Amino acid sequence: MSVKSISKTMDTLDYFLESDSSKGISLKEICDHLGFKKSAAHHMLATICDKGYLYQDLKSKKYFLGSKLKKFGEVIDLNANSFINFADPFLKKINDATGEAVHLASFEGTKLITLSMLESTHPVRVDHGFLNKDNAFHATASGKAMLAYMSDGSQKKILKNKLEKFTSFTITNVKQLSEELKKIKKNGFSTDDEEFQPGVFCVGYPIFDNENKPFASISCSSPKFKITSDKKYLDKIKNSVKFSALEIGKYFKQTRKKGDKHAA
Amino acid sequence: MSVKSISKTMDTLDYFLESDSSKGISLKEICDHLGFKKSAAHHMLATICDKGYLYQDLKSKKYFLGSKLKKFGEVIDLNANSFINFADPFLKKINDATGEAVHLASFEGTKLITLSMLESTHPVRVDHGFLNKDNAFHATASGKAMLAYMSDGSQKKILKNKLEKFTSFTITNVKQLSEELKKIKKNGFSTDDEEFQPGVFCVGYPIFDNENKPFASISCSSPKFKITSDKKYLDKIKNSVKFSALEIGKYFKQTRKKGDKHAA
DNA sequence: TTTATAAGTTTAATAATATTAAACTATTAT
DNA sequence: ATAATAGTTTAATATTATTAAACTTATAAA
Repeated sequence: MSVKSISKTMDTLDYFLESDSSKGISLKEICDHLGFKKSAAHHMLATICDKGYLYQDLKSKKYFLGSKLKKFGEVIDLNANSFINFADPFLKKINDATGEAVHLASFEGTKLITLSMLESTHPVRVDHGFLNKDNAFHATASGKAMLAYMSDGSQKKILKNKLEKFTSFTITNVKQLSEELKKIKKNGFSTDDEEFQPGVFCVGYPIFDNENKPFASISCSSPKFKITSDKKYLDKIKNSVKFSALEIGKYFKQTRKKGDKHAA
Repeated sequence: MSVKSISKTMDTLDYFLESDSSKGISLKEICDHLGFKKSAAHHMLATICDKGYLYQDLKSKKYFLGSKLKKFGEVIDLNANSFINFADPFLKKINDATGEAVHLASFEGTKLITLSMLESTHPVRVDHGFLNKDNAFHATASGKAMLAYMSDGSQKKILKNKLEKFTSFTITNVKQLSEELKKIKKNGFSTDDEEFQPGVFCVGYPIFDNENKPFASISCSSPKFKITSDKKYLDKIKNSVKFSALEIGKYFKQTRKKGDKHAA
């Protein structure tokens, strides 16, 4: 079950992120974009403002993001940023060696998230920034690399949502996906053979925490034709990604005591 | 009117800021602290997680701040941080000259907010970090400095809330406050003579934007006894704060075109 | 291993709330 | 000065969130 007014509130806040809210957003614009009745939206916005998450300019009546929201970023950085910073040079290494786009992924609950990325330096690019991969655990190299090593319980929770078909190659069958995950555990790495975006081939390696649970993963994305036309290119990518994944895994041995719980 | 489920949602998110949420917070803890029924709280949390503002660890079931919240900080910094950075050295100047706590304040709607602050370097400190001044427009030097120069409409909106009595010196009468605000406009600066915290005397100067509206203010807080025992000390503070306020005001002439709307 | 305890999840009935339209106010444009 | 547009408030009611209870899962104790 889901609480509608909360859902609408967060859609509203999301809209402040998506659009340029630096000059404020009017009630009307919010209603038009999100399909709200102005009266209900007004009640909602009054409550949000009361809590300081938004505020309304006294003169223009437009709504702005409240500075309170800044604090969340500060707290999250405090909790999780050190991992991203640690990983950064190792991602750069892959990017330097291959010139291809590199992604550092993790998960929050059942959601696949991108922690950081480096864009391809090649003229033929295959990636378009931070794609929303909320439901793409089954269709990405990053997602499958983590999924393969998770407990059955966690796997089940993630896979109980419909497996969306992104391309004609996306695996949408749970049985078939289980076979794929077994193969990944055997090989130690995952691939995404045009399963998320047409023409894009990715290689993924898991990163394990101090309890040997998959905590994150790295993937390297390349145009498919490069992989097929040059047999050695795939090996080059695999070696580079594997090296960095192992190095980043050492982060947990350095900073975390066994048994510590960690935020993604 | 106010939407209860939204209100509860934001109280919950606030709780993640106030407490150490780095190791997650359980449903029970949330219910205990905020007085929620576990069933209702569970529905609420499921919705919040669905939207990515929180997430629930698959194994421990504990809740964590979702990385999506980081984006708000990034967007807000983009919109407003340049002003704070510009002001910073001028606040430092006051802090160096007086050794007292210095606050840069602004407002969001009818809420007084602290943009940044420097702590006293003296052994006798008068300030305790970022106090919540939501309803303290009438009781602080920062608040009154801005209030005095606002339009009647804006003043009225801010003063329609009950004027909370923080100390025996707090002005809680609107008529009396109007007189005080007139005096401030005459003098060019505001004071807070133990009106917010006992024993604390503050001096405030407004900062005007490119439309000559009060956009922010600086205040310098000193122990009251220093002001009474040394007549020249107040002048020293006033001169220092005034100088910086005028300098910071130049920010708008440098960066904003006339008519531009700005976020606080 | 079994039992007990505690925490989390789901359900479905109902009590409570958010929603709605309409009236109203304020602001902006003509 | 008038019209039009946007924002706000209200109060009735239809919808929704809440509740308690049943259920599940996980953890601790016996």
